[in-house]
Amino acid sequence: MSRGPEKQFDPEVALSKAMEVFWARGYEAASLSKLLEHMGISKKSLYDTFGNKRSLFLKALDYYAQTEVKSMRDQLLASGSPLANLEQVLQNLQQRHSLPRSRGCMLGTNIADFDTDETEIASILCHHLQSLEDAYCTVIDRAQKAGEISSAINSRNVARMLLCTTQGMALLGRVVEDETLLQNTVEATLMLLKRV
Amino acid sequence: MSRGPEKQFDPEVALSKAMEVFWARGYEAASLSKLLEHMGISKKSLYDTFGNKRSLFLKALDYYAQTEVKSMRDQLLASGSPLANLEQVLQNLQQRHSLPRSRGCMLGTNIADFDTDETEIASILCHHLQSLEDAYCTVIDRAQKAGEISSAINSRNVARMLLCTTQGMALLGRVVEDETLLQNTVEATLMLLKRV
DNA sequence: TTTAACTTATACCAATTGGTCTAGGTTTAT
DNA sequence: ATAAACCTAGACCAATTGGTATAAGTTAAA
Repeated sequence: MSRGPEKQFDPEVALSKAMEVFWARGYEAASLSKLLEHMGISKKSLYDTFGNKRSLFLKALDYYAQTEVKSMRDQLLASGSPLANLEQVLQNLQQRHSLPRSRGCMLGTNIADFDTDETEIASILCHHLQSLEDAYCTVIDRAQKAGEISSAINSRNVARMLLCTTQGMALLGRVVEDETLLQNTVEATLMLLKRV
Repeated sequence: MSRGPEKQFDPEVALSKAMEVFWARGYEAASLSKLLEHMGISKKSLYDTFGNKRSLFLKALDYYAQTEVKSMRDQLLASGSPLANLEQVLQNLQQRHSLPRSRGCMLGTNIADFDTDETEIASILCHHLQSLEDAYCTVIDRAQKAGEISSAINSRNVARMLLCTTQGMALLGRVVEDETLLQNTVEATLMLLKRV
């Protein structure tokens, strides 16, 4: 029942801009001035719309989960060959994190940024990581049922390994210039999964 | 040819204390006040002895490489069974990073903390990562020559995968409470390496 | 004992941090 | 036209940042 005009900026666009800043450098280094500059709104609008910096971060993290993380899950769980889906996701990750100014993964970057006793943040980050792990586990289960991967391996264990490996890839992609590092990592992972 | 007394604090001890602070939270979050408190020296002594914050960080990073990274390399390249050495290192990593307030790896934490255009820092971090990668590669080569690991796998590729996986383990250990995550990751890695 | 190098403690600096508030302008439904 | 809701711009706040400087005390060799 609003009598005044609609918001003159799109909150979702502003949130996605905020996400990019938090994504690139983590919570602490994302200063208000950098956030405001990149979001293109005034300080008053930011506080009126998103509360304070922390709640803006939590909303941005949720937005990341609903877009980037969801996209990965969807690719993994798409119809078609499970192994092909996994391969595509890993190749995709490798390409993105090899780009010149790759930001890595917003989850991983902020795991490093927050103090280890920030339990509220930690549990949210873990929740999103868990959903990724589950997707990896499902795709491996499916690949095993489809006969694409040996049933001798433990799907949950490998899913957890994939979670660690991909987080490491995202992290190292931030500094490594030689793109063969991530390429070879994906080669080794797929080779080990596929043989015999 | 000093005429006055020796330094009244041990610079190496102070440096190791500084390393711990940078290790735990990364460069930016390691404020001067936290550094001073933990190092137990005065601000004047810090600037006289170590220059500014950045050069203190570089010295602390070097100290980390000469102690922690070197220790890992030594374990990997020790005499005896190469595969057993690799297993020991991975188990060791898993245990340390599963501890309640695990700080992760100082290299990884600061990869996330610095801006991606900090090329000087990036090249130093990459150099240390490279030395780890080389150690992994050597131990796998040796394991293959000893018949402990199939010669069908590409040692350089697997070394790079191990680098990513272990960095991911160190990172996730900061937030994950369930220690089976890292345990299972090591299980999966060793299982994939050893079979056939 | 003198002296030089060390030490801590403290005051100080400009700049930046996250956050609040006010003033004034714009938009749009009533 | 009024009024309500929105907007930007900017002043303002206390606290903290990295960094410098000064004063006074300590240590130990000359």
